[in-house]
Amino acid sequence: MNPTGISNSVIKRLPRYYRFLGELKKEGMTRISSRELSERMQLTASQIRQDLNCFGEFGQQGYGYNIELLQSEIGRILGLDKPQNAILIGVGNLGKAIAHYINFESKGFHLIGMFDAKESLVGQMVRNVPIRHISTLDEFCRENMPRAAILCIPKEASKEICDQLIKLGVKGFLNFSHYDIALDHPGVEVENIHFGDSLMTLSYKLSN
Amino acid sequence: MNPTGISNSVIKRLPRYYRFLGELKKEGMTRISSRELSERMQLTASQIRQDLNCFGEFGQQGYGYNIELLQSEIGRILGLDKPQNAILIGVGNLGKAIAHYINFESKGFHLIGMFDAKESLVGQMVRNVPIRHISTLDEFCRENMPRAAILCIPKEASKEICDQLIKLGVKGFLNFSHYDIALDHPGVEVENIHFGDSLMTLSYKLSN
DNA sequence: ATAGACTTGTTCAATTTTTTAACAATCTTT
DNA sequence: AAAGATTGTTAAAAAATTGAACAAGTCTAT
Repeated sequence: MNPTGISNSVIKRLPRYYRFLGELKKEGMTRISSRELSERMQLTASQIRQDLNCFGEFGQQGYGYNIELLQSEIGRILGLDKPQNAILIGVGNLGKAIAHYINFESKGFHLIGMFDAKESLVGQMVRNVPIRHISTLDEFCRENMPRAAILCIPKEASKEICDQLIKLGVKGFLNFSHYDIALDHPGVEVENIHFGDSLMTLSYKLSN
Repeated sequence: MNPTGISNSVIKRLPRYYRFLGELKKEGMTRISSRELSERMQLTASQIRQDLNCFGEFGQQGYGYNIELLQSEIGRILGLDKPQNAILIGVGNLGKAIAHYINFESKGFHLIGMFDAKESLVGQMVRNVPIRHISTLDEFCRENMPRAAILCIPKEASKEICDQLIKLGVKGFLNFSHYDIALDHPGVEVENIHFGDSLMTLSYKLSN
């Protein structure tokens, strides 16, 4: 259980619901029952109803759920309707790919800046967002108050940048670096994406 | 609990132990107690001892653990000592970055091929691995029998490729696509990395 | 060689989390 | 108005996780 009183497993399922509902909408469907959704998602209908019940009542007896309505409600719960400013630190191979590949807007964020220590990158644009020098980070943050940061930098640089950003008011991190962001900063949220860990886990599963 | 009888949460912690031990080794330390390790990793000493106990006895009373030994044991448990052949599908922005960025060798895999549908990419090398045309996938797999595949392709293409690869004997997927690989193939393991889901989860946490 | 300090492996109990089943209430459809 | 469908909700069951405890063994220092 986390601060909001909703268990983490429920929260982690929300994006998946959101995705599936989006697909159903694309298929032209307008309504769905928890039973049918459960079959498509490989869950139990009970779990779906209980998950949704954490946030309110979105369905109707005898009818099921209106797909469009339910999706937009989940989007609202996830905060997608109120995009938050985010910056990306480290525009190497990975950072650049992330910036190109991810549609931040549809996931609750608005990318307003990118930073790197490499002079040669400064000034380049990725998706209409300019790359700035890392030395201008402080100033930029004080002016623009980004709420989240995507960290695509090596472990060695992470601790310092991280502390700096927290001091500047950043409240959320999408962390691709292998640095374990200390969790002892109250109110700071972290989502880790560790490719290496995932690969090793896969290696384990394939070896046993 | 999964097939091996070890809970998934234990397994997911193993890579992190492995990483921390690597760092301690770098720092020149040779031994550590569960208590000290627990402080560094923000866990309880009890949990560490219990986690390790799933796999054997690696420490000594009154002494603690030999760092180098423990790390190599965990590496062995993860299967890192027996690298498995892997291929990467989809060499766009993301796929290329992954190929550049990740050191597969140190994570239990050996990247032996990359595939894309775009003719203009074919023949290019990334880290000494050539990009091949997707039409040659069947032949290549029958000859080289890759055990794992890294999927960096759009959702639309995923289902077909995925089915094809499973038929060709691929047993593990590192899935970056938004397609939910059906879990009804016995013996096939999947690690999902969904940037979008992580971002939405972060959005939720920042909004509540 | 011995005592005291330390630390593991292991067990057990407690807690928390997750999942499943069930059903009254209520809506839809005909 | 009746039959069928499906939700929201509760309660119970199952599973996973955590933490405390301690005997047994090892180390260190004298």
